Amino acid sequence: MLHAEPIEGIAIITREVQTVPRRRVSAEQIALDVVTLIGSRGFQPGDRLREQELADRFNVSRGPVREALRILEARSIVHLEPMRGATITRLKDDEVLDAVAAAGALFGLVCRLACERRTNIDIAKIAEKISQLETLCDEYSSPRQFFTQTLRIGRSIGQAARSPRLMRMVEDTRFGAPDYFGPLGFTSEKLRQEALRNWKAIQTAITERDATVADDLGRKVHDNALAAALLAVA
Amino acid sequence: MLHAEPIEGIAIITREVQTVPRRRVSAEQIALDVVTLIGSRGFQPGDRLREQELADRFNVSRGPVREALRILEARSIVHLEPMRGATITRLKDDEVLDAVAAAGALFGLVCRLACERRTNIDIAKIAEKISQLETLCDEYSSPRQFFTQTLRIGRSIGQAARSPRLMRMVEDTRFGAPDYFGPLGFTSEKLRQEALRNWKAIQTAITERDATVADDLGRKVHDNALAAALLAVA
DNA sequence: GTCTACCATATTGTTGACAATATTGTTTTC
DNA sequence: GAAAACAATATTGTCAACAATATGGTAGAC
Repeated sequence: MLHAEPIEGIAIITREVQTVPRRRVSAEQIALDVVTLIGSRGFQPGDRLREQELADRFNVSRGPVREALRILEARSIVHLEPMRGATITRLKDDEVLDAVAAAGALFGLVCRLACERRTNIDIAKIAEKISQLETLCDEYSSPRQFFTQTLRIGRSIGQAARSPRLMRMVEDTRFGAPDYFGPLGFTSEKLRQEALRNWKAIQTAITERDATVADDLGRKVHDNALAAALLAVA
Repeated sequence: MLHAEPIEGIAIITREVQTVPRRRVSAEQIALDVVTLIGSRGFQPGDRLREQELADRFNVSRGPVREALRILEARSIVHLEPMRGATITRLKDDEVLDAVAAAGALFGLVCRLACERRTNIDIAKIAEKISQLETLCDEYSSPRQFFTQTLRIGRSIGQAARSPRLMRMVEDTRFGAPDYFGPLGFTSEKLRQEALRNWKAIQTAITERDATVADDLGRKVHDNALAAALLAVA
């Protein structure tokens, strides 16, 4: 199992956007904070998470902490065993492959739906994000910035697909395999150029409403990111 | 939104099978019971679930109930709003379409993986289940039995794919749109015959390790079931 | 009659205490 | 010295009470 760069830019989408933003319930805030800590390597996969420990750290009682752990379990971020507590999920390599494949299959579907449901405004937003990606391609750009920008593009396409539920599934699935979805697959200019080409192709397919091609390409960006990440650590 | 037959045969997979079965924690039992109640129409989509009410019904305190609601929220069975409680999810029609498409995309992937990872034993198990399906095809068989058997076939294929995580995603996603995954799509002998043909084709594809065909067919059984269900209520 | 402000009630959010179970260390036995 | 039985500790599961917030109804102003 690989462990490389801290995650960033992947947020837990707990519920739809409210017109009037409500006070965030502490369980969700705690879940978010734990994720952030994992991202910044404050917690490692395999670590045991003790309820009282978390409760002390976040200055709440164990109740909200237990709810937070349920939230994280649902996203496969932690693993709960009855009477034995929570550990941060450590996926086996083949489970990671499956997670990437699943994310790809779902994102392919998102791209397909985006073809049918996009408006011109959606196209403009996607195009804008991709042109920003272009400026992050050269040899002096950071893999991290590039990666973050690809996440933004993905979300724009998700918006065009008008299916926040599906997009949440994609992000949840990605989260199961963070190390393969970090900047690891974009460490060389060549890799970034190839990724850029793929994203541009997706943009074209969505613009032309070519659902089949968009579906294939949506899967391909995931496969490529995985392959590149695997090479990077080989 | 449609509401037809009670659900059956769809279980919540909360965790892997333990070698030594542990006492089930009450939160999970409660979640299971609520699902059963929804299935038997004791609760309807849109219904409000009050914590104290559930606590009284199941003879526990509100703590475990709250955890159960988090479990159900994670599977999109209930919808939680801060300070406003839980309601049983009522999907809009287009959300149902997306859920079906997502389940199809994921099950296509499961079929693809099954092609690569299957053993002869897996093939035998799948074949056995499909031959049982064949006996449920004639005009005197119940749509319900037929439907239940298709679920069993799906699980056999899931086993062959060696990815319980993925299979859980498929079942969770299906759960989001129960009314379209009930026996509604198998109400005529003609529909059952067509479904049987598809499952047989999947069996052949997996036997011959033809991943592309298996993927397509895995998606197709979902699309067909949806189309048939839509016609049934039109 | 309708709207608004207010109050009573209902419901969710949080807490600390206690019970049940698991884990760890120690002692005992061979 | 190794293994098993036991005791001490740590950790999770559950509960009941309290606090914070939302809901629904009533009274009063216009």
